[in-house]
Amino acid sequence: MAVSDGLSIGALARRTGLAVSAIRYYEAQGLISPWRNPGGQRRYQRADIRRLSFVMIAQQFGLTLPEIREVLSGLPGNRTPTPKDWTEISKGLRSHLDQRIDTLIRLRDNLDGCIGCGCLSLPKCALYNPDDRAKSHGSGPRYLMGDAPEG
Amino acid sequence: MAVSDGLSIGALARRTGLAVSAIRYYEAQGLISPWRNPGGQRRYQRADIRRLSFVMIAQQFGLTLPEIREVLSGLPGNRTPTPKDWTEISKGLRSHLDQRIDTLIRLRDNLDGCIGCGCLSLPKCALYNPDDRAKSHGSGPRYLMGDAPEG
DNA sequence: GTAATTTCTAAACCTAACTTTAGGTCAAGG
DNA sequence: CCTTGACCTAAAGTTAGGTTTAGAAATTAC
Repeated sequence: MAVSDGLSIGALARRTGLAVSAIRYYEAQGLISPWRNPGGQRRYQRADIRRLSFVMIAQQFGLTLPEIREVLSGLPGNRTPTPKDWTEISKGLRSHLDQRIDTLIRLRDNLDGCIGCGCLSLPKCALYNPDDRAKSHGSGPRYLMGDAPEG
Repeated sequence: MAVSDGLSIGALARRTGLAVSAIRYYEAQGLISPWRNPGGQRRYQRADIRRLSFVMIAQQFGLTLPEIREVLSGLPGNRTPTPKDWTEISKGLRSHLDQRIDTLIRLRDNLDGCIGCGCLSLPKCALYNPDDRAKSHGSGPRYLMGDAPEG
């Protein structure tokens, strides 16, 4: 298979470290769009290695796949990020990350104030601030309501 | 229903803000153990309000339900944490939290070094350090391997 | 030319942490 | 007594991010 024919899914998997099944899954999620060879097999551009690398890095920053898709689709022509695009994108990631760190630090400060307090009274306790979830992206609704406790 | 008869599951739900179904689920996970009234309905102690409050707070710190069960079962007589127990437990939570914060800060430092770099070359890029996951508790294996890229 | 890999699709399965549903029982109010 | 609301169990459904499986077709290797 000549270089100009593009990469097979297995080759792309080896290059990125992703499982073949994951790459197919990302396609289903609209993160990557290969073409097909005459036999119906997926073929990828070399730039797709970088595209998937970007996906993996963004995941580490806590972005969900739909969020990543949105970032990628914001690029002109929906292209894989160039080094220049990356500079812009990474500024966005930075503020995303800053927020997560701030949340955790506030939680830690509250914990420090609470060590030894022992109240554990939800509406009074600073530790239970449901708007301030440290849990990045848990699944399923956890809804809540207020009522007077007395622990 | 007299106070000494204990709380019904609905009353406990109102007190904690949890859904009734969530409380039953926690019981299935071994986090709480009500007794039954003659009619077979669950009845809870008042201390269980605090027990569930503890569960909710620990969740915010990123502990899984099995981890929380372990912390609670480490208490003498598997009792609901007293204020004194809480002091000990919260020291453990603090180091848990410190680790998460450190991870995110390291990720941020790497990002700062990378803004404008644009390499996105996985084995070379400090941003892609799979051992250093910011994602708290994602599901499913994401295994990886190294191979020379050229993005 | 044939055997061994890869790849294909579709659908089912996985974890965590719950919720929803279905069909039935219990408890409280009038 | 009768109705309404709270409660019961067991099983299935939900979300995210994938993996696994099955059976068939394409490619590659010898």
